[in-house]
Amino acid sequence: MAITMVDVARRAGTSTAVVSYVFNDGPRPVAAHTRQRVLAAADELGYRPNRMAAALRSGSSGLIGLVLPDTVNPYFATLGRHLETALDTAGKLTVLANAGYDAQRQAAVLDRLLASQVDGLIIVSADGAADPAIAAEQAGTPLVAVHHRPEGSTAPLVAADNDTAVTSAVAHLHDQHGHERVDFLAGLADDGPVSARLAAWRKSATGEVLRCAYSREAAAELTSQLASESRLPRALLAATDVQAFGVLAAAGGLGIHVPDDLALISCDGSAEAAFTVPSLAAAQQPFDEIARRAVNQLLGQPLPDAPARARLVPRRSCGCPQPPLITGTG
Amino acid sequence: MAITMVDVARRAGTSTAVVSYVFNDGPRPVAAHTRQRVLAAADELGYRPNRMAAALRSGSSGLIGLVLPDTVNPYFATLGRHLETALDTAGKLTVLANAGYDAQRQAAVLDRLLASQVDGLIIVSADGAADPAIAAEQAGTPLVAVHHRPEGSTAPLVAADNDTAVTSAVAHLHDQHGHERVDFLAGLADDGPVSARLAAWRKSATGEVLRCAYSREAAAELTSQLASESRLPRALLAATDVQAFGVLAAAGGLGIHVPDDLALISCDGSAEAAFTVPSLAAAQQPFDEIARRAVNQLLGQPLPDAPARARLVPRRSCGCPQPPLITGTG
DNA sequence: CTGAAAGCGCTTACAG
DNA sequence: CTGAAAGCGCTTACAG
Repeated sequence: MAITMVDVARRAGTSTAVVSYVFNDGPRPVAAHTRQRVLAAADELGYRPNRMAAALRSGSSGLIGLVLPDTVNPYFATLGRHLETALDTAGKLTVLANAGYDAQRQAAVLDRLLASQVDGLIIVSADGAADPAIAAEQAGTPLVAVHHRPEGSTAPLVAADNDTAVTSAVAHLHDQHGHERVDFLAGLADDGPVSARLAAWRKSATGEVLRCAYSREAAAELTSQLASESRLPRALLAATDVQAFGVLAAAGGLGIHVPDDLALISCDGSAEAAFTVPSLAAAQQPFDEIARRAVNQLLGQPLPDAPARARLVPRRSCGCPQPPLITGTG
Repeated sequence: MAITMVDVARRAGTSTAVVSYVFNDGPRPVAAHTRQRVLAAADELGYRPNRMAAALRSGSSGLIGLVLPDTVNPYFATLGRHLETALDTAGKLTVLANAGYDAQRQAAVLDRLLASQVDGLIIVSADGAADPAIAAEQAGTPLVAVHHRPEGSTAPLVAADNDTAVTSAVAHLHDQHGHERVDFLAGLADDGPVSARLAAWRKSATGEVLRCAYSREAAAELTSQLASESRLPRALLAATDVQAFGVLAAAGGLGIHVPDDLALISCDGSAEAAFTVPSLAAAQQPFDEIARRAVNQLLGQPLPDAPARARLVPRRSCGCPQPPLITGTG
């Protein structure tokens, strides 16, 4: 029913091979006038090549699977957005699936993605999930892990810059604002990226480890509780933006003054950090570079020499003056 | 190179037709013991059906294209997340593309999606873009617009509940907090959903129309400017969450007290509204229901009787007491 | 520079 | 209940 190559070939008075050569710019040359005829015929007929038929024959679908825990989380949303842009630039379409931090869902989703013949897989893996590299390898599909890979996974990992993020934040709180002690707000368990952040913090700071789930709710609740026990830190490094947002929300509601009572920096740095009240200082991850590296790695293209570094963006929450709001944060 | 049906059929001592019947549960019945043999063979071989080969033959790829302006925007992120979930439930995979509010990009992306044989298209169209329904119809692919369709488009639209959102917010500010006058923060131009919100506001409130782009930056800048001219509204209804976030950020920086100096409600209601400082009252859109309706509409399934309504969630910014932070907002 | 034909991995009438 | 075979729309050796 749809217009196919055969229709175009017939109308152009040529073969389907030539039509293919024209639409793919190769692999054989086509005479200029033949090309014109083909293009004209295709245009008149409203021909649209069927990428999936091509995929069946050529082995490349142009589809990349992107598995994220939850795209509503601003960190993953930002990462996902940059990844999608990088894939688009590479001529790939992004098949997005939310795995919801759930090992089973993640496995199911990987299966469906593989069945759909994706050319590659980019995944921020849930913790405790089966190694996604295994399913991918069995299917012969390249895979790269971003931000996090499960314990023991052999997947190539494009990590966030956890070290610089933590080190620069601790140094800033110490050097600029005189905090001798900087506590660290980690997750309930030590998964990959946060344990890297925690390790970096242990090396560079003195203080206590606080723990709560990676959500605004959990961090708000923890903050309220600490406040009620008068055990609030004077300076706190939050492992993630959502936790920092929760701390700020609770502080705002309780009349805790940030930064005077509690100085705060996050290790993610999504764009929203610039617009909290007070604005949230953050070691901003190089999302753009992470995305580009992941895509290059996946497609077997050369990586830029050195990974980009996280960049500390001081704002009101650490004790610095409020920067102008119109600067944005990309 | 990959394991195919032929391999499975051979090992099970049967035909590829039967293997297909087994994996698709039809359309012909298969004897129980034959099914066992096929399943065993497939398992031993590590067979994974090729969905795209099936698509070529059957005409259904299992892929749905989702075109959004920008998934970093919390409103579209939330919408996208619910849409992806609804599609997943329907057994469809989501091919996500950010069109970046750009007509050209949107057209290009639609083209690539159509070439990839998506079974359907869900789009929050950029304004001023070519009617996406035209390309879709030409390709014989069903399309539904969500939240917004360009002027003159014939695409079926699943809209947000703009009326209730505005009406309930205005009524709340008036009845509960005594505001006779409620200004409205619209976009720079009157596009679909916001013009619907604006129209509802005109019918239910008295006040001034303020305008700025749909971004935190723009709203923060506008707020600063109004403050410097002492022209700040006493009560404001923001068309979108991002604008409301910008207003709150500017107010926080300038020491403008929300809600005492300026009461604020937004018409979107993404989850982050619960965690701003002060928390943002919002007419919360029924994201879940919008997503379900869009997917049902797309797949030709019956729609629930009546669309769900937006629900006003009072919080600190309108003048109500701060609700507990641990309730969440789904 | 161009064409005839095989084949990618499935599904689906059709015949038995 | 099962099998042989055509065909979905492409790409790609191969031959000319």
